[in-house]
Amino acid sequence: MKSRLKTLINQAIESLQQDNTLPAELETNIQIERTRDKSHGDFACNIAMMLAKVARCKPRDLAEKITASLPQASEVEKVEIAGPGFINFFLSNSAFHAVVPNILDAGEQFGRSQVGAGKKVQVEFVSANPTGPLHVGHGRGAAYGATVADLLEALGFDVHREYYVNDAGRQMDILAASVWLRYLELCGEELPFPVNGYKGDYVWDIAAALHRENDDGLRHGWNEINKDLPADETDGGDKEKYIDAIINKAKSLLRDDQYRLVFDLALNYILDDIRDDLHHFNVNYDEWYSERSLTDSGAVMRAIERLEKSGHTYEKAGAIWFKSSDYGDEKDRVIVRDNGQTTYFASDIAYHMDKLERGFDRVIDVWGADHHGYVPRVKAALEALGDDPSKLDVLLVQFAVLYRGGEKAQMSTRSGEFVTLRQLRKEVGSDAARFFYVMRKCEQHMDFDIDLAKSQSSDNPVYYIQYAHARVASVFRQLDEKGINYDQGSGLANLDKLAEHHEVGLFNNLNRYNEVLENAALNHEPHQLAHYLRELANDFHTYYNAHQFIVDDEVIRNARLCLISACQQVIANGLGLLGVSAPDNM
RNA sequence: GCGCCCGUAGCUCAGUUGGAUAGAGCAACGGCCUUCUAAGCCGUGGGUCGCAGGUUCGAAUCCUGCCGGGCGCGCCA
Repeated sequence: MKSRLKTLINQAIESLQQDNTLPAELETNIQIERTRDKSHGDFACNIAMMLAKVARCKPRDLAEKITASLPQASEVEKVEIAGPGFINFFLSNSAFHAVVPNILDAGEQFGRSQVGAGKKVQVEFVSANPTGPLHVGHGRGAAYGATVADLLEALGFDVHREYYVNDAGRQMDILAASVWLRYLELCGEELPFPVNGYKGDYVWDIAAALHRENDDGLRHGWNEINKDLPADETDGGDKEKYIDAIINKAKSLLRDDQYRLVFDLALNYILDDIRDDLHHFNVNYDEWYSERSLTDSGAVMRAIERLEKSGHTYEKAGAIWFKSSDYGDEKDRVIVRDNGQTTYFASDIAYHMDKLERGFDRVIDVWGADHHGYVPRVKAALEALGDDPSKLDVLLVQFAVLYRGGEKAQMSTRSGEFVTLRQLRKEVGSDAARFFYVMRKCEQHMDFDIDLAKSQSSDNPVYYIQYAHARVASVFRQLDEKGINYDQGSGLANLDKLAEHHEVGLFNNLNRYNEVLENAALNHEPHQLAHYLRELANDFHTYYNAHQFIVDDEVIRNARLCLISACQQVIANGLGLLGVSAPDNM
C-alpha cells in the first residue's frame, strides 16, 4: 500500500520536474506514514515540506501542485492538504480488502517475504558458560535471540543460529574439580568442599553419574590430595589460589586422559541439560560452536599471529598485549598471559575472525548488558585484522527482574542462587515466558510480573491474544454444530459488504502486519510484533462483542467468517514467530 | 572518576526512526450477562515527556550541560 502511494507521488514529482516547477536534480526520499488520526486520512506524506526549500515556494503551495499532478488511482478516494503541508490520502474501503484473500491463500506463509534476499546472517545468543543450568537472565537472551532469528528468517534471510560453548578456561576446570571432589565424597572420602567450588545439586548428579560409570576407578585418598595444599578462605587463605591448587592436583593425579573424562562428562551433562531446557523453550540451534575447537584448529594462534604481523601487538611484563586503544577501546588488552596461556579474549578474537571467514554477510551477537564494555575491544580486533567491524551487530539485552506478589523474586530461597529458567517455565509456562521476555525492547530494563504471566485473564496479554485465536476456532465449531455451510468464495466476493467501523478497523490492522513484521525484523525489535498482536486481538474481541458472526444473512455471514478467519491466521503466524502456541481450545 | 543503557499518566510500558491535539494495558470511577466463551465488553478521569539550553517550518525523538536509577571498567570467563 505504501509503495503504491510512493510510486504515485514519484510520478507527480517527475511531471513537476518536466515543467520546471522542481529542479531536475533532486534527492527524493519519499516517506509515507500511517496517520494517527483518522481525520487525517489513512496515509500522509511530508514530501512537500521536505522539498519546499529547493522548490522555493511555500510547502502548502507545493503540496497543491503535487496533488494536482497525481495520476488517477482507483484506491485513492480523496487527497487533502492539511497542516503545514501534509498530503493526506483517504483510501477507499475496498483498497484494504485484498489483504483477506491474500491471507487465506498464503496461510502460514502470509507475512513471509524475500526482503532478506537469502543474505547469510548469523545470530549467536545465550552462549552461557556450561558450568550450571540456565537462569532467568539467560531466558531473556534466549527468547530475544530466537525471535530475532525467526523474524529475520521470515524476511528471507539465510539464518544460522549458534551457541558459543565456552568449553575451555578456568571456570570449566573449577566445575570439573568440583565434580571430582563430590565424586570422592560419594566414594567415601571426607573432605572440606572449596569455598569457590560449584555447590549446586547438579554437581552431585554429575558426580553420581561419574561414580556409576567408573566405580572407584578415579579415587584418590584425601590425604594424598591434601598434601601441600594452601589454605582455603575458611582457614584464612585465598579461595582463588586454593581452587587453582585443587585443579592442579586433579590434573596431575588423574593425568590427562582421566581428567578429560571427568571434564567431558561434566561438560556434556550440562550441555545436554541446557539443550533440553532450551528445546522446551522452543529455542533451537543450527550449531553449537566449541571454544576449544578454536585452539585445537590453530585459529587462536593464527589470529594472534595476524595481529602480531600487522604490528598491533607489543610485549609488556611478560605478556602480549593487543593495541585495542588504537581503535577506540579505552585501554589495551592482554591476549597472551605471562604464563604463556592465551586469554578468553584471544579466543573471542579468533571466534569473530572465524565468523567472518565463514562468509556471513551479517553477524549478530546477543549479549547480556553487563558485557557492554566488551564491545569496543571486539570491534577493535576485527578492524585490526582488516575485517569490516560494521558487519558485527552486538545487541545488548538488559536484565529482567522477576516480581512475585509485588516483591522481587530474583533470588531463590537457597543461598543466593538465581532462579533457573526451568523453574520459570514450570511456573508460568513456555508461552507466557517467551512472550513476556520480548514484550519490552531489549535495551529496556524489564520487570517480569510472574503473577500476571500466570494469570488466565484478559490482563495477561498472552492469554488475551491466544484467546482471540481460540475464539475464532470456537465460532467455526459452532458453525459445524449448527450444520451451517461456510462458503469462502462467496465471503471473499462480498467483503465490501463489511462496512461497520469495527470491520474497517480490522481490515486496516490486517494490512499493517507485513509492515510490522519488516520493521520488527530489520530493527531487531520483536516487541513491535508483540504489541501489534495485542492490538489486533483487542480489535477482534471488540468486534466479537459488538456483532454476531453467525447471522441469517448468508452473504454477510460468509464475509464475516472470512474476515475473522484472516484474523485468526495472522494471530497464529505472529505468535508462531514469537515462539508462542496458538491453541484452538482454551 | 570514565564508559554504556534508562528516565513518558498512580503502576508497567508503546510512541511508525524529526511530524499534526503524546497513546495502550493495569489500577481508579460509572455502566453492561436470556446472546458464537463475562477467561469478556462500553464509557470517564488522569501528562510541564527528569531539568535547562540549543538545532528548524516542526523535538518525547537530534546536540550540549546538569539531576536521578541500573550496569560495566581483571594477565576471570
